[in-house]
Amino acid sequence: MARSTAEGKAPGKAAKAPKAGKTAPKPAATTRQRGVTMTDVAKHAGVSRTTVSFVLSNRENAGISEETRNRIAQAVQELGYRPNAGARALASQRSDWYGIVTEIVTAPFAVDIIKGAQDQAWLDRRFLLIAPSDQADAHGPNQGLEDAAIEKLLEQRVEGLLYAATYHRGVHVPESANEVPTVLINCFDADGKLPSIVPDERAGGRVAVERLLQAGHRRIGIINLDPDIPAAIGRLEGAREALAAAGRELDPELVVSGHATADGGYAAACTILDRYKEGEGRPTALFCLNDRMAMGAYDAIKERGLTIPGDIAVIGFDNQELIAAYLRPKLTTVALPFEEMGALGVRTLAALTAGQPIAADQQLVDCPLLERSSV
Amino acid sequence: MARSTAEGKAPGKAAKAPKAGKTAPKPAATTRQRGVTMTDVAKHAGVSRTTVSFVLSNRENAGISEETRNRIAQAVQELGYRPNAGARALASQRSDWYGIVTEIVTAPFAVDIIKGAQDQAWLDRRFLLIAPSDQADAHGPNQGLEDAAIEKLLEQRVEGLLYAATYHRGVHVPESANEVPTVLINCFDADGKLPSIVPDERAGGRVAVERLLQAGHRRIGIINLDPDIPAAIGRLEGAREALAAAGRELDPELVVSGHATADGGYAAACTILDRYKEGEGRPTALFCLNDRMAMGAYDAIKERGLTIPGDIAVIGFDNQELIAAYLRPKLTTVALPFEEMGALGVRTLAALTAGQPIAADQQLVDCPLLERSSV
DNA sequence: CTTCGCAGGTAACGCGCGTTAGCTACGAGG
DNA sequence: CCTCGTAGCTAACGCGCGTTACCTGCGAAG
Repeated sequence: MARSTAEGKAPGKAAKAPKAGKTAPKPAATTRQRGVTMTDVAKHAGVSRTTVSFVLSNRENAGISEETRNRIAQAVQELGYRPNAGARALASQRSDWYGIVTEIVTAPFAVDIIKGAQDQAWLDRRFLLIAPSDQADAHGPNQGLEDAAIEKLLEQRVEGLLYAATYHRGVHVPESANEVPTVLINCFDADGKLPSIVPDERAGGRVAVERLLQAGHRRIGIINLDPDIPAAIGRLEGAREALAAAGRELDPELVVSGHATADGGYAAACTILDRYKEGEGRPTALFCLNDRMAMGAYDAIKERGLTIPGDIAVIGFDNQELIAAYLRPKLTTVALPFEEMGALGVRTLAALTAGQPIAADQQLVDCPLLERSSV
Repeated sequence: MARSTAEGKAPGKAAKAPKAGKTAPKPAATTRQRGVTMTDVAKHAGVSRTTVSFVLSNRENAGISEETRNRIAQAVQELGYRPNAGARALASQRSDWYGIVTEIVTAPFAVDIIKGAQDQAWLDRRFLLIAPSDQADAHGPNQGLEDAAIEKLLEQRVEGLLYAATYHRGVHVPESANEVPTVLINCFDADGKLPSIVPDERAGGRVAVERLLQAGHRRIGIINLDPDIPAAIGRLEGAREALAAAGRELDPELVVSGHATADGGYAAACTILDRYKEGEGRPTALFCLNDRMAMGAYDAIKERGLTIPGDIAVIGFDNQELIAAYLRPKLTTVALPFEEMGALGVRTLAALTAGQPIAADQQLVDCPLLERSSV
């Protein structure tokens, strides 16, 4: 290194002419000006920038006269000042931003999670940055998308991370998510200790079957999903509980698994309906573990000249509005509480970032029964 | 509040001894350290911060030796350095962020617009900030939400704004949107000159009816939406054109408007089907102007013991996957190009912010026919 | 020998803001 | 007289980074 320190130039603080008179009116105030800074506001109001900062951030302890506050407010108005979120974040070392990384952007099934989170964040005066992840198993063309998404969010210095899945399952969250508080929504940490928020499938299954029992049905067919996924396990267990509470058992013969589609539901319903004759063991109600399968079941029932709910009652799960509310008759179903989970996710994150304890490592959210016309 | 969150430990800058020699291996490099700055990287690599900046932003003209580049890359790696997006935006006066304000968050019908925009933004290495707006006519409880949303986005210093609607219509965009380039998606500016991107409803209607004609149908019933909305006007006009091209006219008797729901479609289909006897003027095909109505029409047709497409062919519009792909038989329909519109919106915005001219003030996006099994 | 160009850097300023020391009256207490 | 608040401000630093001006060899041209 040559030359002992710079020293040479550095006229330094020279600039910034003293600007004594606060009376200078500076009439050149064009409205709706871009790049209006806090300093402009200060000048316009005839105070220092610090004072403006104090007023804008509602600092209570350091008293500013009411009159000064008003002058500043007016200057803000007249100049159309708008704070620079980036600069604020930089200076204050906090961002008021959360990030949510989710495959829901690419597979918009559980889109209400985003809505719920978004709304809650908005209420908390925080901003939700949404980053897309790739589909489920991450072997698609967008291999690294998920890591990149998290990376991007961290570059924005989000204070917390939400990770949401389209359907209830175990997931592996990339390591980098550990750098900030992270909450899982509609999924759970397959190998770690991240707090998660999932639907209470079991209670949902219970309430569905209870409803059917209450309507007088004694033989209840169950159209099951892939038996290994959390949704199927929980819902079936709930069904079993409801039956047990009524002193009955779940008849394995009445449980048919199928592909989680309308076609799968159609096939499964056909199987069950054709296995018995009316009155001779044929179920009078069908609990379909998701609405798409219920949609198929509708067809199978109608095809056989049976009516809903007259001959066969049907109850679904998921409350996919587009299906449940438009099927004829409208489908009674158990709702997946997407919005509520999203909102709770944000609230949990808020607690975490504030260093407060959270209720539990895994929070269950209730799945309410939505009565329509199929029972 | 104390900051003792999960990662509460975070020994912070503690380490980071001056480290003059570039040979120092610095074994204390804890991975996953927060608050690593560019200066840290520079020290670690034994260069100045400026050099690091040059390397990281790929400055070509100012030559940095390959070896230096590598040392820096390695330092970045070892320290887990992550640029601070906010600081970068502040210094460079550009943000690489777009904002999208949309009611889609609250009414997720056209959610693919977001997906398309998100994907395109990602490709362009830009970040899409999503802000919720209130429902359509803005007389809900969230009155000021929309303005607040735009305000928030501008505080983030987004370089451009996207404004997306759930269904094709005219909208009034708040004034503040004029401060940055703005593009409308799936809607158009009712009173101004903002560029917009909308589906080509007319071509969509044309292709649907052409398909039916090509399949040999001569009497085509049309189940119309509210006749005053852009979608209805365009699609109907397209149908008329297709008929005209085949030397036919649109028979007003065969056009029935109804509520845009499954029930509405059911009622309208009943009206049409019951008005004529088979072979005596009863249409052999139904063009439903949206998929929900097609869903209802299916019921009406099946109820009458008719088959699809054997007795009556059905074609829908919108391609609501949840309906179209799960109806039995699967519904042939015209797709609303949501993703494509979202992507084009981002591309248009990129052009605008770059000062380039855009193709046209109103860009039409094609609505492709999706062949399934109902024709 | 001086001069110039060029490769390979570095010091320092400022982006807009939060925040911490002050600094100036001005009145009360000793 | 001096000290000590307290109300009501202001100067100045630094957040992490992009960027401009400048500096230092060093070999080639003049």
